[in-house]
Amino acid sequence: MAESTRRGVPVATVGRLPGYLRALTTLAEQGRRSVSSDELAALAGARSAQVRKDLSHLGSYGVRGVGYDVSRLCEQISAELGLSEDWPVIIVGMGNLGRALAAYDGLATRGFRVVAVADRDPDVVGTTVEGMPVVRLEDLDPLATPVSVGVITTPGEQAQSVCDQLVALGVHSILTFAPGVLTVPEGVDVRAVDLGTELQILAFHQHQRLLARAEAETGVVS
Amino acid sequence: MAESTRRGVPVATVGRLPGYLRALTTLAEQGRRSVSSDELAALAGARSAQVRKDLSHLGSYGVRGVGYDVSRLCEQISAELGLSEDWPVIIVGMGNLGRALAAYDGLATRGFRVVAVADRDPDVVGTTVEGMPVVRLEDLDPLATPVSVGVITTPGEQAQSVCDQLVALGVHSILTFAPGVLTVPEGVDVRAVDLGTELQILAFHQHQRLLARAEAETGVVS
DNA sequence: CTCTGTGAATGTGTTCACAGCG
DNA sequence: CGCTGTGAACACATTCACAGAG
Repeated sequence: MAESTRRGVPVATVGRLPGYLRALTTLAEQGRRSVSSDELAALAGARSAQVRKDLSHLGSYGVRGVGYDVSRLCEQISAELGLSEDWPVIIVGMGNLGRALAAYDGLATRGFRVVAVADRDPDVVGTTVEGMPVVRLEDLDPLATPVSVGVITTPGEQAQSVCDQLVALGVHSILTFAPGVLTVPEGVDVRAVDLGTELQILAFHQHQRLLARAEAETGVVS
Repeated sequence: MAESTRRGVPVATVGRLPGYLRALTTLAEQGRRSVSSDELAALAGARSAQVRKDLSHLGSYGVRGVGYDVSRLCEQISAELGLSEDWPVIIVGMGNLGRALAAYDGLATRGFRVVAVADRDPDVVGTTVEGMPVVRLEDLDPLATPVSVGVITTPGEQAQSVCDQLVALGVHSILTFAPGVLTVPEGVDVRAVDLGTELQILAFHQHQRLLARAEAETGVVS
């Protein structure tokens, strides 16, 4: 971790930029011209000081006494996130989760385009999902269909081998929904989303609340 | 943020405990008795010093010169995460994503049980998913079917109203896959997983790599 | 007088490096 | 010896508070 991110945008800030961008897009659709850090903070679930500091990292110009120009800021953030080019995405694993993601319109509207879907089940290969033919990953021609982002929605056991194949295809960004750690060469970026992990974190907090309440009732705490 | 977590377990540590637990479960299945911080770190994608510090927060006893007792540590972590009790989960939104989660066996094996599935589409209500009847959220009787964790897989526009209904049902932990910020009363915990956000973060890093390479080639950097 | 931009202060998380137990 | 547990050092992130632009 602790990547330098070239022109010094902190990773924590990067993690919030998509949220700001979403809020700004909504505002733009409503025809709003400018927005204050306070308002943007409320929309994105952050504090105003944080918004200002985050935006200051991209050297963005707000106007003192007024706020930020909505469309200008949209462009700034999009540029910073690299959303001007649009990224070809492949989804591997055509179970319910893979199909859900293939159909998700939040992708197209945010600079991503699903260009291929793959599975290894012979009964599924050859059918179409969202108008795209399901192929075997082995059969994909990286020259005919270049991909730069891979999404893995297969069961956990297959994840590492799928990952290796994606890397061989030239994918440098991988999003996996399979539990477990993926090993990748230098220069390949992996993000993992795991339902189990998320729920366990929620369970922890709820568990703590229950313990705290029990303690309060038995009068253990001051 | 910056919750105190009662007996001082840092939030960052909590976020890694599920990963350790998964690794330990695998080890236990392989019949392994003990494990070193180095090995556990490798399996969970962390550094050994981090593992040791994290585990020290739960006051766990390792054995110097040997390592940690696998089954003992599993219990410690499970207890800390509150996985001894098992949490009743409701999934709202029976699209592909909701169905995928309802079918996901990673839940049952980790202390969660899906006790109800809901949707608002009259064509879907009354059908069964994974052996459970799909109900309307309004029709759910919280006394007959208590739920403590809610998972929202509806489109974004419905997310806030679903969220409000879940809170009214007594749910204190919510996991949402809808983009956007959910407003909840004090004491309710929300975690959001958004595909778009994750992909945008990946795009940022890949974009940076490309910029860095371009810079290197034009010889701008020292 | 409002709202940005930012140094300075504070808080949190990670890594180092080593004392000390088995 | 090997490996844990942990203070101390460092790195990173958030929040405060205010100077200064419009």
